Amino acid sequence: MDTRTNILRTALELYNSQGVNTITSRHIAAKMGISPGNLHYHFRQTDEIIKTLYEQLAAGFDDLVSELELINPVTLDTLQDFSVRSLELAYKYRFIFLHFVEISLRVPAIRKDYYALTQRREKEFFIIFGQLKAAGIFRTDFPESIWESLVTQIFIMGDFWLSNNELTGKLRGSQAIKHYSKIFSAMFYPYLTPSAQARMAE
Amino acid sequence: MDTRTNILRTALELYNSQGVNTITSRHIAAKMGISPGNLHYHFRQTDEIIKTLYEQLAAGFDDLVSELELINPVTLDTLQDFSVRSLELAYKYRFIFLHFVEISLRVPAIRKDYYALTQRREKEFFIIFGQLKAAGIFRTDFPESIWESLVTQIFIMGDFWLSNNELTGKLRGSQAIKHYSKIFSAMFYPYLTPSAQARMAE
DNA sequence: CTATTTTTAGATCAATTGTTCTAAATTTGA
DNA sequence: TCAAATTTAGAACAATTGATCTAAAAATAG
Repeated sequence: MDTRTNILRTALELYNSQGVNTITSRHIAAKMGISPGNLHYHFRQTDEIIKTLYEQLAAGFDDLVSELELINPVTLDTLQDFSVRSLELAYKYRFIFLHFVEISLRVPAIRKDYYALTQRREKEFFIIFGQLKAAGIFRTDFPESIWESLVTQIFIMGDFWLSNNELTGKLRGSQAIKHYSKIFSAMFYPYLTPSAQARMAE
Repeated sequence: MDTRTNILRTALELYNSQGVNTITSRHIAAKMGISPGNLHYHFRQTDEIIKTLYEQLAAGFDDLVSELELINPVTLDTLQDFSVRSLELAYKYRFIFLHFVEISLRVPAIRKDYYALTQRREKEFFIIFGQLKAAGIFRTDFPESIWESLVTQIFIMGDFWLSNNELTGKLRGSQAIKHYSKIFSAMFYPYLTPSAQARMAE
């Protein structure tokens, strides 16, 4: 009965299935069976809907990272689990990733927020890399620059696996998550020590 | 003096700098100082402009790949060279990559064409991987599934490094190409044999 | 030179957009 | 209960869009 929540739910559904540029506030209102005037009573500007959905996504990620930071020591299994949860969350809000550049142009607040977030995440990744090296899971014989590049790779892969899926396979739901979580695992494989590689092959 | 060519040139410039959704046929005509009617005489539908620019990009890539296939044997240097040329070409037509999902929704012909292209490229990559393994440059002790995942990684990185740059660094021109070609090199580093790694470190 | 074709400018059209406005309906709270 | 606040519907507005149409101008060809 909460109209505001309903607007967000319906908008998410429509944006995910039809894209952020083809869906207007009138479409959302029509799908809900409410008037455009009513929708704009709750969200003066349509972009506020997008911004709110982005904030939900960002909050979800923060929760995942907080959880991860509580676990000590980090193992390959916890990393794998974190990976799958991240993919699931991203899939739920997939329209944001499918139209990331568009949205960041349209809602500058999102661009700013995302930039700050990547800065934070970068540091967190290096801490985790350090833990995994100390645990004998990650190799210690690669130059530092290789690990720096890996962080960028992780960001690009994390932000755009959904776009790749949209352009090629178009796998849905759990199928997509399964497929791309394998690719994420494979991505780390060459960085593992031989013993960790052997354990992963089981 | 060739109006058609001029439209394509101006459209590319505007799409690259302002995005594909904010620029309309009227903007392009205004920037050129011609009438909207004239523009639509040359391109009945605005999407034909986008499609033509995509075809120019695809043709450019085909040329690069053809060149690469003539070189035998493939070394790390030729691969590095191919990588830089690919990045340069992508940068020239960057609006396509920055709005890839949008465009593929808007111009279905592009989606189809891209899908066929990835299928072809996938095979070509496996051939090159084989050559590099035979030459003692790539490792031969990784499971086959790791190489399959690497191909997907290459596609995602190749298609979306520009989006990552847009969202974070916003490096321009040769600076962006330099930065991301390093990341591409680093991406292959863990897949190299120790001797190839040593040679690369120089 | 002149007739024909190509190119161009500019008006125009119908559709859609985000947003605002007004007034009615509904809910809330004392 | 009943006044005030909240929520809603639906009309309305100005701006913009892709595309079409008409007629003039320019280029081309015989």
